[in-house]
Parts: sequence; C-alpha cells; structure tokens
Amino acid sequence: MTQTPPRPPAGPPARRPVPTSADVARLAGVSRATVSYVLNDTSAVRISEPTRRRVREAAEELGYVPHAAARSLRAGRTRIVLLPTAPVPVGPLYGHFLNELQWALRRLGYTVVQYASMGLDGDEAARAWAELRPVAVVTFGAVELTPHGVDVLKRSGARAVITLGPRPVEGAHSVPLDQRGVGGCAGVHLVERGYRRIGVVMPEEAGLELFSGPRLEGVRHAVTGSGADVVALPLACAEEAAGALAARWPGLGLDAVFAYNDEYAMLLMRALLDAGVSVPGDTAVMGADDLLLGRLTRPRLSTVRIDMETGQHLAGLVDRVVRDPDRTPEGGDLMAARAVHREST
Amino acid sequence: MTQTPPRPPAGPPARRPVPTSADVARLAGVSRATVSYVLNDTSAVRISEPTRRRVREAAEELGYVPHAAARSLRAGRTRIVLLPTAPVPVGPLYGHFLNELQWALRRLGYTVVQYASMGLDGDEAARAWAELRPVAVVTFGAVELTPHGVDVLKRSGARAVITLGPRPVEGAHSVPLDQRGVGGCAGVHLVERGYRRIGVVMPEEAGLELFSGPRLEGVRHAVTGSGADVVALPLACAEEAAGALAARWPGLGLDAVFAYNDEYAMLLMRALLDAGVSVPGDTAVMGADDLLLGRLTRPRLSTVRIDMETGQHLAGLVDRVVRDPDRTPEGGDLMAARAVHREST
DNA sequence: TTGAAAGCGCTACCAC
DNA sequence: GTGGTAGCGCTTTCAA
Repeated sequence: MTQTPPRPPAGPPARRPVPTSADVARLAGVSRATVSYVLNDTSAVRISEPTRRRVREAAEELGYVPHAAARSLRAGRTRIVLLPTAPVPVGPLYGHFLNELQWALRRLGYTVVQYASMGLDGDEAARAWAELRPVAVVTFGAVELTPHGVDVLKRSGARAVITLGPRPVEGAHSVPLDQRGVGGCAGVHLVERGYRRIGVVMPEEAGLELFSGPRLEGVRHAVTGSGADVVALPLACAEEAAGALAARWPGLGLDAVFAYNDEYAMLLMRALLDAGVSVPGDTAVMGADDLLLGRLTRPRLSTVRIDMETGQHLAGLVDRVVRDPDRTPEGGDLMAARAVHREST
Repeated sequence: MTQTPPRPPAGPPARRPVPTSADVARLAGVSRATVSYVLNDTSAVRISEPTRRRVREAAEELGYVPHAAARSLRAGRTRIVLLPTAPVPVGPLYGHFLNELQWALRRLGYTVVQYASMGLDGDEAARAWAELRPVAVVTFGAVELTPHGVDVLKRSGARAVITLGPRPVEGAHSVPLDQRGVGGCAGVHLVERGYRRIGVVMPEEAGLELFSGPRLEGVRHAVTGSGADVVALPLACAEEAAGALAARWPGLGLDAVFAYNDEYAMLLMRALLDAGVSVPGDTAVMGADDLLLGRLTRPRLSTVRIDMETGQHLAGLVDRVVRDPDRTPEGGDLMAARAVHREST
C-alpha cells in the first residue's frame, strides 16, 4: 500500500490536496462505493444509520465537495443548461426574465451556466459551448447561431438547442420573440390616432439590428392599407445625434415617430422639444418597454408594454425538450405586446 | 477487440454517440495519443505533416469537440473563472465593466462562467461553485460570501477568490469598490455649494443595502465639521412612493438630497417639481452614475460620475493571483468617483 | 450491508 | 515519430 502521497509534479508549491471521495472513505473506514451511496442518497441500496453518520461526518470534516466534472464524465451527461450571455444591453425586462428562468431551471435540477461569448462568431461559440457538453442551450439571439453550429451542439450531446429571437435557426427549436408584434402595436396605435407620416428610429448601436429590423417591419406591416408612410431613421444613442436629427426634423415632414424603445424615445423627444417641435402637437413620439422613467417626462411618454411569459414557462419547455428531444412542443408566444397610451401621442 | 459499440443502457432511444478522440484516432488510423498531440499542438513532440492532416480531417469529419470535463479531470485543474451573477439590477456601468472583464479573461485563456446563484445563501452557493472546481472566483457582492465559504472554495482548489465590493471577506482577496467615495463626492459637492440639511435616499429594494449603506456613510463622513445635517430617506422605486415623500417634503426642511443614483434622483425630482418644490431653488437634487437620461431632465441632473478601471485591469489581477496565490498584489482602487455639476444643485 | 473493480474521455510519460 | 497505457474522481454492477 503506497503511503506516500503522489506529489504534484513540482511546479507551484504543493498545496493541500483537494479531498476526494476516497479520502472520505478512508477517514470513515468504508469503501468509496459506500460513500457514494450515502452522499447521493441512493435509494436502491440500504446503508445502516451508523455508517451513514460516519460518512457524513468524515465528508464534513474534510470539507469534501464532489467533483462535477468527474461525476458527469461517469454519468455520460451533464445537467448543464448553457445560456450564452449577450454583449448588448438588453434592458430590465430581459434581466428579470433571465432571473426567473435561471431560478426555475435550478429548481428542476439543472446547473445554469451563463457563458461569456462576446467576440466569438457563431461557429466558434458553438464549439466552445459544446466543450462543456451542456444538455441544453438557450440562446437569446446575442450570438448568431448557424445551422452548422446547432449541429455541432447536437452531436456533442445537447438534447435541446433553443433559440429565442426574431428568426428561427434550422435544427433548433425556435421560440419566437415576436418583435414584429411590438412594431405592429405601435403602428396600429399611431394609425388609429390619425398619424400618416411615421418615422421609425433604428439604433445605430451594433447588435440591436436583430430587434430593430423586425420592429420596423412590424410597423410597416401594420400600416399597409392605411395610406400611411413609414420612414426609417438611423440614430445613435447620444445627445448630439438626437440634436442633429431634431434640427432637420421639419424637412422630414413626419407627424409621428416610433423610437425603438423608451430610452431612444426620451432622447429624441427632449431634442425635439428643445428644437421647438411640439409633442404631440407637431409630432407624436412613442417608445417601448414601459420604463419607469418614461412616465416622468412631460408630456408623459406613450409606449408599447411588453409582457413576457414567466421564465418558469420557458424552463418547463426546456425540460420537456430535454426529456423528449424529438417531440416538438411548441410553447406558443412567450411575448405579448400592447400599446400604452399616455400623452406623447 | 470488441467491435460492438457499448450501447447506452436503454433509457431514451439510442442517439448517435458523441465522437471521442478514440473515434478520431480510429478514423485517422493513428493512436489516441497522436490525436491528442496534434489537436493540442503539443510542442514537445514532432508529428509528421501528413499525419497531422489526417488527424485534423478525421476530427473535422466526425465533428469532434474535446470534452472539457475529461480534460480538466485529467489535468487536475480547470481554467474556469466563475462569476456569480447578481440578482440585483446593477446598471449599465457594471454591465460594461463585466463585458470587458470577460473579454480580457478569455484572452488570457480562461473560460468565463457566470453562475446563476440567486436564492442560494453564501455557503450553499460556495459549495455549488466549488463543484465546478473553478480556478478563480470573482464575486461582486451579489452573494454574501462567508469566510467559511471562501475556505470551501480554496480547499476545492480555487487559487483566487476575489471579492469586489464594499467590505472585505476574511480569506479572500478583497478589491474595494469604494462606495463611500461616491457618497463622499456628493457630500463635498453639496457642502461646498452651501447646502446644510442633506437628505440621502436609501432604496428599499433588497440587495442594494450593500451599496447604499456605504454611500450614506460617505456623505456623513464628508460633511463632518461643516455643520451640515444628514438624514436618511427610505424610498421605493415607484412613482407613488416618490409622490408620498414629496408631499411631506416641506416638513423635512431639507435643502439638498443625494438620491443614491440617477434613476432615484429623476424619480424624486419629478415628484418634487410636481409638488411645487423648485429644484434647485428650494432643494438641490443629486444623482449618481451619469446616465444619459439624466442629461435630459430640466433642470439637468447633477450627478456623481463613476469611472471604473477597465475590466482588463481586474483580469490581470485575477491572472496574477492565480499564478501566485500567496503574494498579495493589491490592485489599488478600481473605482474613481467625481462630481459632475449640472443644473439641479 | 458493504467492497472490488470497471470504465467514462483525456493527456503525458515512457517504450519502441 | 508514434503507440501503449496509467490514472484523474466518480458511479454502479456484481460478488461476497
């Protein structure tokens, strides 16, 4: 029996070695198998109470923590649900939704891991994710997932690849987040109130096209047949940009503008007011997201309120797909939009 | 030689098995060792170019992706840097900082994993994190880490446990985020302008005490000796709450208020104006964070601008601690605050 | 009720 | 240059 602990091959000064289940077994005077049974409450096997206690105490004393990698290597699958993180600022709505989702997934026994993916293209990212062998991947459209990327993930053992976003990806379960609906709401709201020359702000910030494009489309679609015009207005999120746009406002001949979200809306509305354009008299302004701060402007900002299904709902869907990847349980729309009329339209 | 693939023990319908390095070796007609050498560009060993090509092609064809768990099990350590995610909304400042940090860490060869920790208490969380055997943990004060939790992590092999936040934790490297300095800036700014009865908004939302407490202290400390009073004002982030506070404003006899951040400041300022309190005539209002939207109010909001050292800076610190956990390289302050005077003070 | 041992995928040491 | 192989920590079947 080798008593000499096999020292790590030099390098950094030998640190106190990490305790393993073998150490626990040794201390408790039982076999590794027994340790595993006790610590995992394996029901298929009966272990005497005194033994259980000894094992538990030994584990406690050593500060033993099971090694997730070893466990999942043995098990052949992980319980990791990987959520690629978005480099784009997504606002409080997604933030809340994300928290709910993570909480619900953990209750279902999954390990939720957000993987920092900024600066990786779709296929690099998919490979990097696949190395962790997640059982599921839920992406919010932050990284452009390709059909090939989906395939890589599936072949690495991912049972569910779910994309939340404006457009589906082949091979993945797509849960549409109906951005067109958001634009649609705004379009209908404005047309109903008689506006006919409608501007739509398109943020120039990278990463937002995935959202702004469909919102624009939604407005376009909503106004067809009403005789209204829709004009895209690129805008950076900065005061000077808004000022410049406001300066040439009269020449644009617009009587309303849907500003992508409340932040852009507040920015633009301020610039318009400062330039002498009255709101909603000369031009109506509409935002989206129903931020608290939007209620504080004068006039109060009309907006599109987006209700998202609870994260719990999506967590359930993930779980169902993991359990039976072949059945396609359509979750329906996770997002519902409705216009909130205040004073700016 | 067993040719029968050992089918998974029933359960879900047998899926196409995930390719391993052995499969690549078989297809390329080489040994697993050679595959490993080629795919890892092991410099200690020379492999002929034709062999390399064959291996690469085989890997490509099979869609082989190395198994991170197996690799780190073998290596005895991971390259995971674990960042517990905060359930509290932390604002665009931290968001940006976080992105930079992640990017920089990845460039240094680490795998950045954000671990969803909401609803776990400090010690549960530490255990859960330790299962992944991260080489480093960087926490932003979202989860209350205890000395015991730090010990669990260290014993599980974490070489760096770094807390960013208002107060240090025993055993961890603490990088102070000087929230007191933020309050201090505001205090000095207000006192210099002659204000003597200063309110400080304390958000009622859970999880923010860690920030608001030190900010309040900072104000208190900054005004000592000036003869100014400081009064804490609990406030929920909602219009009604702000309205109620504004209604009893005259009775409070305050000539200035530091509102924790720009959002609370805008909320309160609106309520004050609506209640007929002039700003800054009757009462000065100061925020913090220098949000874009704060510049849009009338009067424009004075604020405390917080500059954070680049994430790259912190990434370097993490890397240094990982390489030499015993030396204590103090990184200095990561945060610098300064007052920005606009119109509301 | 408990123990022995195989083997998950991978890398690194040593032979050839 | 390349292959054989031990062993990382864990679970689970089989035997005692």
